[in-house]
Amino acid sequence: MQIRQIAAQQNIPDRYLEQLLATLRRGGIVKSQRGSKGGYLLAREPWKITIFEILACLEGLDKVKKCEEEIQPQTVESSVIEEIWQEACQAANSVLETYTLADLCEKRDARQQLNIMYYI
Amino acid sequence: MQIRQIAAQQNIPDRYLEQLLATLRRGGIVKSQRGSKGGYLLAREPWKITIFEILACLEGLDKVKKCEEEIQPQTVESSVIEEIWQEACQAANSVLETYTLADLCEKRDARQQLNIMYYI
DNA sequence: GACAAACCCCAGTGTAGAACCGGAGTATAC
DNA sequence: GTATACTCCGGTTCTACACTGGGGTTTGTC
Repeated sequence: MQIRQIAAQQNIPDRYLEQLLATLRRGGIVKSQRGSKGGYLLAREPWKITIFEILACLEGLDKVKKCEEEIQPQTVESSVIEEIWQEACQAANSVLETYTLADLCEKRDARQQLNIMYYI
Repeated sequence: MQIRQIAAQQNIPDRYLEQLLATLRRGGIVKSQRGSKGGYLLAREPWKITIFEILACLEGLDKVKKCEEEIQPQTVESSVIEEIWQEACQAANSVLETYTLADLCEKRDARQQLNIMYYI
């Protein structure tokens, strides 16, 4: 797929999409083919890429690490809250880890079928 | 408790804490006593206030609703992602709903005991 | 009643991150 | 060799959050 196609289909400015895809490429999620007739393709099979992985790649991944490396000038209270917060994040991430790109496509197709049904 | 005491103990600017507490008051989580010798107190027993409730109050609560009331000019793909995102949020919120203020105090006391142990 | 100590309301400032251009360069198919 | 893609880098909004400031109102105490 080429940036322009994706941008047009998803209503995303192509210059912006370009940056996102560059990040995903550096994160080893997609591969790129330069030159004419170039474009992007997944670096792995769609059922081996989780949503969590994509999100972690795009948002930096330091979300989790940053909290731990603090020299804790914090109060006892805030560290307790931090702990629970981490637990909540972990719960959300677990959900995102259970879904792969293949799952997303499956859901999308099912929904599109449904939309067609309504038109009949 | 008075704003100044809390602000001093938790290293939060008191003018800012004031706003947060005002929000919590409007959300029915704390009550306030005006005038000299006034201050804030919990509106309910600490074991009846969940962390989720506090967070929902402070961050507007529309986090969840806003997504649903969109007239969906969105693509099919984004609605699928939205669904999974909601599921992840729900998982995190479930965790936050299991903890009450009383639980937090308990954890804090346990941790403080531990810190004292280290000093000996 | 005067005063101080607290809460109350509202309007601004600063900053960090996300979203979003723009231009110059590089690789590749034809 | 040229057109068409990706690549790198810098700058520009825009928004939410954290924070500051200047007024007010309520209440206890003298």
